[in-house]
Amino acid sequence: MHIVTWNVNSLKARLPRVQEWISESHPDVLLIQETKLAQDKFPHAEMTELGYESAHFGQGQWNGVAIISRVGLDNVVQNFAPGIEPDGEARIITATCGGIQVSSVYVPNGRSLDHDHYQYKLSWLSRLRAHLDASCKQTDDVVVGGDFNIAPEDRDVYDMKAFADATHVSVPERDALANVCNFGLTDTFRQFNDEDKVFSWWDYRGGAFHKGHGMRIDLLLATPSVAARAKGSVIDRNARKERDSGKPSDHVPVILEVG
DNA sequence: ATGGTGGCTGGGCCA
Repeated sequence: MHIVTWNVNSLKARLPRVQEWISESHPDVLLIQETKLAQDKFPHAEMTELGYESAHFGQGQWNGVAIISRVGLDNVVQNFAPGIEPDGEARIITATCGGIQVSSVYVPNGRSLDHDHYQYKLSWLSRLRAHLDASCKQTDDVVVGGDFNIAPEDRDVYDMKAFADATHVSVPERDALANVCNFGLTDTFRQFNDEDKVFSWWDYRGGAFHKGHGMRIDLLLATPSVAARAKGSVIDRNARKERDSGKPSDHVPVILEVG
């Protein structure tokens, strides 16, 4: 089973490329972030045509997360689990697909260390941990995938000097991510890949992709039972290249194969 | 190089 996370940066603008990628790669479960679609604007019919069920948590033209699956899609929960302070934005959706509880998450960017949005980011990650505590056990089959807007280690950014006093690498947010992982989740990409400077996002500006100026901020975290079944994890950097089917997202799909 | 590009829009804001 292939579980994939992909921040598509507007499913409206990206639909032809997403359809093409699905047709070529046939993921079993695709966790989508930044649909930028209102709740009722998700292209369910187009996903059905490709052989997928779909669930969307949308919010006007910003944020928006979705799950599409060809191995079942049940127990859909929008926002954090009941009992957790609900988020005001559409940034997390959870479902059961192929026996695994999967969440598609779009962690707030943070903007800058002194911005209110940074405190929102830390609070959001604290509630993500509470969501896990409330909705599953460490011994369950669970995958949390998405755009975390955090590079877990220094080797996950192109140049630490470029990130002095910046978000995505700061100690408090890395600690907040570690607190989520302390539920019992591991960064599955690192089970299989030890090399430095492998990225899942590159800025649109300044030719960042061609300069290799990126970050690895899109993660697939899994509980031990899923991690034990994992066969590999790859990042499809080809999806960042120009194609006839439209402009690329600034993020690329991250893929986890589970046996 | 305090710029640059892309997506929301319909003038800037956000990433």
